[in-house]
Order: sequence, then structure tokens, then C-alpha cells
Amino acid sequence: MRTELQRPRGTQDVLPPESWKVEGLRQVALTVARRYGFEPVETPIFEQSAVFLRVGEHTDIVQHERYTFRDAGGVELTLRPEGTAAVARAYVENGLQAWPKPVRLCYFGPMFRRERPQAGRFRQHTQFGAELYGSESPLADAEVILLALAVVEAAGLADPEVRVNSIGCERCRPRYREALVGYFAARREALCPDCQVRLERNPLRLLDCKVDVAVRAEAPDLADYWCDDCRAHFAAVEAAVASAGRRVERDPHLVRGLDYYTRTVFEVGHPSLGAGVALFGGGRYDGLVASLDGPTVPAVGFGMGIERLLGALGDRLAVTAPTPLYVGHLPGYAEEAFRLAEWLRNQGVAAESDLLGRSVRAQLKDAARRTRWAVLVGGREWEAGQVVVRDLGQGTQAPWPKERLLEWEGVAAARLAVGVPWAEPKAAPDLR
RNA sequence: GUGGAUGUAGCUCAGUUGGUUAGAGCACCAGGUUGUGGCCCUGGGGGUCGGGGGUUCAAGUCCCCUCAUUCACCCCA
Repeated sequence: MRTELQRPRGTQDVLPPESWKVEGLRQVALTVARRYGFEPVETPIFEQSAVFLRVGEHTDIVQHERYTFRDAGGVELTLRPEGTAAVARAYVENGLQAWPKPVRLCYFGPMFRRERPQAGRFRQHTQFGAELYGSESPLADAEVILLALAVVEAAGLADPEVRVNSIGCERCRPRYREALVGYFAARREALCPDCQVRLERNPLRLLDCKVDVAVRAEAPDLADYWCDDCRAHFAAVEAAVASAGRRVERDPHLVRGLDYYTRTVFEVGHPSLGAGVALFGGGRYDGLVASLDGPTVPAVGFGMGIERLLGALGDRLAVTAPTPLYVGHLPGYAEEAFRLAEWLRNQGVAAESDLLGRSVRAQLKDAARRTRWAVLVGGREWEAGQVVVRDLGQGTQAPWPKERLLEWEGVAAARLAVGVPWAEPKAAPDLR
């Protein structure tokens, strides 16, 4: 294999049937999001670098993991490492503050981070995300959390459990940070090397260190420093999520990497992904839009890792590729088969005919690999106004009148199902 | 960015202390059956042994570098 012609490190080629699963998840996500009133938004996969720098100047993601380049005009561009900043930019640029509040947007697409690849982590990955602008109500936080859970559950994951926390607001967080730094600075000698760095650069991160568990156990708790508003907000979020019948648990050590979060942060993990690897994560970011020179607009949102969701689902995702109808031909009838296949497609039926000039034997062998239903064109039956319909699963066949072909069960099965049966709603709990 | 493991055909792998033209199974293509798949039989295509350098009469095998994959840390979806 020529190394310079291999796909870039940390990227993937997604082939059928796996690619159908990604498409299935996209439809699940968008269908469920629509139930919550979220509408899809598309933004470029690259932005001017300033968009991300403005919003995350202290985060690893924009500091060390950016894919940045200059185009021929000298403009510095960055492949988007996350969706929130990009959608917020679009919100400001298109004047969405003039839209009726709240504004609910969602997206599904690739993100780029130059990290060292490992299980569940790629340099290009796909995120489904949702952003809700214009409400500072705890019900907005709850709605977004419920949406994320509903998507995960609709995809087939049972009983996900969210961990939530509040990192306070600009009024209470500085006091907490001070207390935290004081606590850890006094124990600097006992900290792991990573934490000694965190102490300087990102003190909140000290909370979720896996090494210094004993030291952090005694650390000051955010909850003791919340202002009255933050306390009430957090309690209301917890209550609203729980009232919808979802399991929530406060994780006092949960903090998140992007530094635009205010108050609520949350994430959901999964046993198959290992500790600290999130299926989705998000939170409230009331200051983000303003930091992009927009109006002061409160917002909440989340991002969900599609590859991780796929991994957690394993074989449970019941997405199947459409089974086409194979239109085979007897010697001398290739053109008739070609035309019949095209006629069927125009009736909404998925149909394939032989393009390799194969023998009947080879056609059937090929057909059996691809699908379950075949019709054969040619010979006595064709001349008598019939085709031969064959069930490749059963190995049975019979003549069938051409003009009634659409009534055959194999054709019905091959009719392209455009719906998303796997995203049908579950029975709802009683309304109280 | 740090540390470990692994690279032989599309896939899963064999290849003896270094020794001729590098093998198997599955998959793929064709034929056995000029109108019929799955089993079976015959034949075929497909490899610069990840890449480069070195040691040697001789390297898939030993040494060095590099690239990639993978796992963990960091961080995150």
C-alpha cells in the first residue's frame, strides 16, 4: 500500500452496510429533533479561524487540535472542531435574534480535531447537535437534555443516565475557583504531573482527574459556592428532567472542556465506551453569542458523537439496506431486462439488471447475493406476455403476467421505503 | 503531545535455526449446466511481505529509521 495514498490518519471510509446505519441515525436524529421543534441548519465545515479562537482560546480543542490553513487569498480558515461556535456565528450573522424566541436549531455533520486516534476517537468524526437560543429558563436546559436522551433511546440504547452539574455563573464561579486553587495549591506536592499543569491553566479540570482521586475527594464542592440563582436554576433543571421520567444524577466532578459554558453542564457515557468517554455532552452558554459580537442571548445545546453512538449500539441498530428487485434476462433479452428495470424504477421500485453480460447462472448467483427477489425476462414466457418471478430465498418460481408485475410480493418488497420505521415513537407514559 | 502492542493477497492467517519462482482458507471471476443461484469439481486474477536504509553469499525472517493501525494517558463527541 502506498502510504501517501492512504486515507489520512484518524479518518474512516464508511462502506455499506455500515453507511446505511449512519444514514439511519441521521434520520432518527432529525426526526426526533423535529418533534421537539428543532429545525436543521447547515453551516460551512470551515470558518474563519477567529470564530473558534474567540470562543475557545483556552481550550485544547482550538489551541492544539486545529486544522488550519490559508487559502490562496491569504484568509486563515479552520476546519470546524465543534458545532456550537459555528452555529452561534450563523445566528449572529443572519440576525436570528429577530426571529420568534426561542430559536431551535440542529445539525448533523463532520467535525475535525487533530488528536491522537484511539477507541471512539477520530480526527474526523460526525456530530449531531442541537442549540436552543433565547431562553434562560431551566426548562430549556431540560428540553435539550431530553432531546438528546430521546435520540439515543430512539436509536436503540436502553435507559441512558445523564450526569449533570452546574459550574456556576460569572458571579459565583470566581469565588469557587479561588477556593479550589487554594485547596490544591496547598497540596501541590501530592498532585500528579498533569494536575500540576492543570492548576495553572485550567483549575476546574482538577476535579475530574482519575489519578488524584483521594486528593480531589476532599476538594471544595461547587454546590457550596453557587449563588442563589444558580442553585435554583440547577434544582429546576434536575426536577424538570426527572419529571419527564428520566434518570438524572448530579456528578460534582463533571466539568467540561469548552470554556464558554455557564451553569448547566451535562453528559452521558456508556459502559462500552470506557470511563470518561461521552456519547453526548453539552450545557448552557449564555455568554457565547455576545462574545461573537452578537446580542446577549442565553443558549443551551449539546453535541453527540455519531461514531460513538454507533459503537455503543453494536448490532442493535435495526437499519437494513433496501432489497432491490433483480431483473435477470435469458440469452438475447438483455435490453428488455434493462428497459423493464428502468420502468420499475419509475414506479418507485428499486431494481437492478445485469450490466456484465453474464450467463443466466451467473446472474442468479449474483442476484442471490444481493437480494431476495428476481424476475427473469425472455424466452417462451416473455413471448407469451409473461415474466418468471423467483423467490431466491425459497428457491421457488412461477410465470407471472407482465402487466400485473406490480402486484407481485417481491415488487412490493422492493418498493423503496422512504419512511423511517425504526424511529417510530414508543408508547408514552401517562400524562399526569 | 507521552507510553505500549501490531503490520505477509480484499478478509482471517501460515511461513522451521536467515536458504531457490511466498502459501492456505474464505471472498472475487470464468467454466463444468448455450433457460436457472446456494453443495461439489476444475481453472483463473490478485502480493514491490507497510515504506526506506543496513548486515549477509543469501532477508518475509536480523538491526535502524519511518509510515500506518491499535490500546492507554492527555483531552473530548
